[in-house]
Amino acid sequence: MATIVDVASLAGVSTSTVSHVLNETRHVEPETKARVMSAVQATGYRRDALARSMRRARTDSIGLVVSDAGEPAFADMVHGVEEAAAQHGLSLLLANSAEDPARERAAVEALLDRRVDGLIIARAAGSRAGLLERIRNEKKPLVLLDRLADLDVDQVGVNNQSAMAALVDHLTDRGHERIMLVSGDLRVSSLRERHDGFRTAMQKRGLEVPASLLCEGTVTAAATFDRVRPLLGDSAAGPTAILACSTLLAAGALRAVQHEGLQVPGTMAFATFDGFTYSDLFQPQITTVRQPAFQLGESAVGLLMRRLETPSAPTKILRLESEIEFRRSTD
Amino acid sequence: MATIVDVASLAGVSTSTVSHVLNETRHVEPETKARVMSAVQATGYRRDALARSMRRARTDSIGLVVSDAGEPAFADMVHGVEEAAAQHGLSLLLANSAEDPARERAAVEALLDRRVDGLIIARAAGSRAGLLERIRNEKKPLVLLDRLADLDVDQVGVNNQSAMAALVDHLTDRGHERIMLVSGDLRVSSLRERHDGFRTAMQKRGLEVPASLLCEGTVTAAATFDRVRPLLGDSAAGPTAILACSTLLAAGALRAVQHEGLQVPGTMAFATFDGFTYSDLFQPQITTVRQPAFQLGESAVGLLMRRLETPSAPTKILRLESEIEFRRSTD
DNA sequence: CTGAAAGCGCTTACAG
DNA sequence: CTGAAAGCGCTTACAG
Repeated sequence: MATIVDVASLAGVSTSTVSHVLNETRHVEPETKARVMSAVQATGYRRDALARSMRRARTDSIGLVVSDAGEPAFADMVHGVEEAAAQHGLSLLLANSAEDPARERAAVEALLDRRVDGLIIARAAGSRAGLLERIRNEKKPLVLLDRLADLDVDQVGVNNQSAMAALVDHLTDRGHERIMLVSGDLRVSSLRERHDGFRTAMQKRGLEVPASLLCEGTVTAAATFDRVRPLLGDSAAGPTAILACSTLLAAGALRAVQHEGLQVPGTMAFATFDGFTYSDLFQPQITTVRQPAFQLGESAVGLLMRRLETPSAPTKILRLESEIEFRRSTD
Repeated sequence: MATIVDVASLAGVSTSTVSHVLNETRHVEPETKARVMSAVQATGYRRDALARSMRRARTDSIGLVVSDAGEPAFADMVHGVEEAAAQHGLSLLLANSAEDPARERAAVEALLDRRVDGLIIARAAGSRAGLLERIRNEKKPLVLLDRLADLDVDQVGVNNQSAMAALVDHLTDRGHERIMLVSGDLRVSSLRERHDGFRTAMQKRGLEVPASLLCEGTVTAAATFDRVRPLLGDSAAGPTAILACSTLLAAGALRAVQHEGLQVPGTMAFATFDGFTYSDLFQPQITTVRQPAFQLGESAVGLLMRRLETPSAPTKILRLESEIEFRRSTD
C-alpha cells in the first residue's frame, strides 16, 4: 500500500505539502497541487485513517451500545444512528450488551480504547451507575438513547407518560376499568415510566389498580405467558383489557389470551407499545403505540454532534412523541 | 490519559517491559510484572488501540456493509455478526448501503481506510463488480453474505433452490397450478435464485408459468401492491396462490389481496420468504420460509476468521437450509 | 509558498 | 531477564 511518503517523492514535494493538499489546510500552488493529485492517482494512495486519527486525536467514529439487538425497535434505532452517522461522515462501531451489564461494560471499554469521538448508549437493564461515571471521567461525549436516567447528560427518548395516558383514556372511555398492565423489567427506565404513567393515569380516572393486575418482572415471552395465563380466567376480578409495554411482552400475553380461548376484541381488549410490523395486515388488528425509533437514533447522533461542536453547551434532554395507531383490538 | 510511558516510569521499567507484560509476549520476572501491574492500576492506564493497531498492522475489527438495514432479516444478520464478532474479541464497524452502489462504494472505502481486518458484505442490488475487484486488490479478506456471486470468494447464503422446490411441491400437492411469483429485483442474487428455483420446480411438475404470473422488479411494498392488484380479478387465468420472495413483497401483495376482498386461505393461498415476526399469533397464519438469518451472520464471521488464520485456505461457500413453517394460508 | 522534523502511543527486532 | 531505539503513517508547529 502506498503511503504519503510514496506520493511525496513521486510528486517531488514534502509530505507536509501532500498532507496540506489532501486536507486543504493551507494554500498550495495550483501547479504543485496538480502534481500531488496525479501522484495520488498514480499510486492509488489512500490516507491511513488510523495514523491520521492518532495525530489528530479524533477518529471520526462513534460507538453505539444497544441493550437488545434482537428487538425490532432497537434495530430501527441502530438504523437511524447509522444513517445520521454516515451523513456526518462518521463511522459507526456497534455493540450489543444483550441486557448484560458485564458485556455492556466490556463494550464501552473496547469503544473507549478505540478512541471513538463519542458514545451513544441504550443501557442494559441492570446497568451500573459507575459506567456513566467512567465515561464522564474520560470526558467522552455521551448520549443516552431510549433508556434515560436522572442525570446531567444529553439524552433522547420518547414521552412515555403522554402515550400511556392516551391509551388509558382510550380504554376507560370504552368502559374498561380492570386493565392489566404487563410491564416487564422495571429497572428499564422506559418500562418504569410506562408503569408509572399507567398508575398515574388510572388514578386520575379514579380507578383502583389491584396488584393482581400489575404483571411485572418477566423478561421473556415464555415467562410472560406463564405469568399472564392464570390471571385471565376470573370473569369477576380478571382483566377486560391488557396493555403490554413491549413487543416481547405483547407476544407472551397475546399467546396467553389465545391459549385461554379469549377473543380480541370482544372478550378481551388489547394494546401494546412497540408492537408488530405490518400489523394493519393481520388479525387481530392491535392498537399500538409506535415509537419513532429511527428518529430516536437520528436525534441521538444530532445531540452528539452538537456536543462535539460545543462541549460546553447546556445539557439537552429530548422527548419525542409516539404515534398511537388505534385499531380494532380496543373497540 | 495515561500512556505506556507513564506506566513505565512509575514502575521504573522500560516501555518494552510494560508492553510485554500487557501482551504476555515474553517472560518477565514476577516481581517486575507486579510492579507494572500496580502502575497500570495506579494510573488507570488503558492501551490505545489506535497506536497498537498501527504497529501491528491489525485492528481487531471487521466491517459489515448491509444492503438494507430496514429489513428484519438483515437486522438479524447484523445481530449474528455482532454476536460472533464480540465472541472473537473483534469490534464491528457497521454501514448500510441502502441498495445504493455509490453509498456501498463509499462505505467500503471508509472501512478500508480504517484498516479493518476483513469485510463482510451483503451487496446492494446494483452493486458494481469492480467493488469486489478493489477489495481483492487490497488483499483484504472478504465474505459475501446472503447475496452471493459466482466468484472465487468465501460466501454464505441460504439454499433458495431447495426451499422454493419444497414450497412449490406443497402448493401443487394441494392442487394449485396457477401460482403467482412476486420476486422483486432480480439483480439481487437471492431473489434471482428464488425466481429461477420457482421456474425449475414448476417445470419439474410439468406446469406452465405464463408471464402474467411472474411479477418482477418492484422494490417497494406500494409498487408491489400496484403491480399485483390488477392481476387478481380474473378467476379463469388469475392465480390461486401467491408466493412472495421477501417480507416487503409479501406486505405489498397481501395488501392487494385484502384490497380485492379475497380470503386467505380459501380464495387465495399465500406463502412468503422471510415473512413477519410472531406470525403464529396472527391471522391469516402464513406459510413462511424462515431464513436462519442470525446464523448466516455468525457463519460469515466464522468464514472470515478462518480466512484470517489461513489466508491460503480454499474458498468456501456455505449454503444454510431454511426452515419452512407450514401454516393455514396454504391449506 | 514550501520543507525538515518532531511527535501521536504503541510494538518489536536487536543487543547485552 | 530487560532496555534503548527504530518505526508504523500521518499532522502540524516552526522556520525560512
